[in-house]
Amino acid sequence: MVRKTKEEAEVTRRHIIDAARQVFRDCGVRSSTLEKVAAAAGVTRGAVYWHFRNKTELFFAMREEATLPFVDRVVFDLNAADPLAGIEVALREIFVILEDHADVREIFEILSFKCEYVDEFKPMMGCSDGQMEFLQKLTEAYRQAGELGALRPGLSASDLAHDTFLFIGGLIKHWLAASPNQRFRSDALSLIHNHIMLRRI
Amino acid sequence: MVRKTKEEAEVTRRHIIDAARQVFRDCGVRSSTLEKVAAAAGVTRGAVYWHFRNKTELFFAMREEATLPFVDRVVFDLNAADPLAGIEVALREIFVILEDHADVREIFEILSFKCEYVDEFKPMMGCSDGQMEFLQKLTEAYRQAGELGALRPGLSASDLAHDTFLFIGGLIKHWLAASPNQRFRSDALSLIHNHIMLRRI
DNA sequence: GTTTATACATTCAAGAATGTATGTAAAGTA
DNA sequence: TACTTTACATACATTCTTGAATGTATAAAC
Repeated sequence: MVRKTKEEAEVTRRHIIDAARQVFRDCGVRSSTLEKVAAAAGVTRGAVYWHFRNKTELFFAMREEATLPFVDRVVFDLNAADPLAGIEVALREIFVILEDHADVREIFEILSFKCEYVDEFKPMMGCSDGQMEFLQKLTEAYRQAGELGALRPGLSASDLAHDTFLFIGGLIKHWLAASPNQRFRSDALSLIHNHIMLRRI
Repeated sequence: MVRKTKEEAEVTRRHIIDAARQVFRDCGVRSSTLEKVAAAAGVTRGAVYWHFRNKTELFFAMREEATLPFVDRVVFDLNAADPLAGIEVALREIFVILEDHADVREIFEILSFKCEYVDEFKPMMGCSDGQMEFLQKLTEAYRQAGELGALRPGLSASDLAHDTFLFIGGLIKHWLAASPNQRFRSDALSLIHNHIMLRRI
């Protein structure tokens, strides 16, 4: 066969990852075979085994790409005139990203519904570092809002952040499960708005 | 072999379901083999195939048992003096049940983390009838609370119910993922309390 | 320009896992 | 009591799936 250049090999690698995402979503991670992935990528299993040691390594390579857009785009503007609006914007941004990036959305769908968290995947059941960081930033944002007197009194920043964290987790799950223009999918932004409204003075 | 009576056969059937629950939780549904289930139940695959047509049917038989305790025990007292307290009690009850009934907890764990929602399992991704019913009862309870003037103004009963529904969904997930005496597991009741407090006048 | 490492494709061996078919002994039943 | 059905166990054939081994043509390195 025609041996590829480094650049072409990198393209092949990405094709395999993209194919894996599609196959994982259609078949579930465990039920996906490297044969199916290879076929979807237009290569043979040999190519897959060349780029990845096994399915697990391929899975984690695929997962890598899901977290990237969020760290840049889901940010809390601590200096905003209306800090709660800043939080609302950040929360909305999550779903804008999911709407925009089909690949990220598919990875989230796989992680939520197409993966059995056993053996080497078991540690991923709990909160990821990224999630904990999100919770922490959320807490800080609420603290700031509280200092600016924007919060209705009674609850601590940590309490509010945890409540929002769980709300968002639930919303992401139902948003992913719903088809487009179905209940939770189309109502996400107003649900977020209501959620924040509860916190206003 | 010694042929069993009808009653003994029913016991065998339950053993198989219990074994399936254990194996599903340890291995994931797709990775579980009927051989493992049979071994865990102390029978052969022949017995499993006698009682269930295949793994899917066994899975649904197992799942049947998860919903039962909730319909009886998670109830909203619409006539309570403090209707929000009534809602809080109902929400707490969910986690009391999960704490009490290891089998129910394990089934939830399987449904949340050990199952790939593809093919015949795909329809289960969305909200179950039970969940929709819960959301509906929750809405009704908030409406009642609103009519009694117990709610802080600004949001409709439906808005509040959806917010609570997503919160509870997120909490269940994190509660299940956490080991006992870990963050979300031990804080569940106070998280619920805070959540309800946000709604008070 | 020769050598070597790369980027795959192809082939092979071995082990699951499944569904079915068959065997069997006792429980029901007429 | 003779027959039938039940409740399994056992055996078998078939179908994936995997990992590794091997082949190979070419890009890259020297």
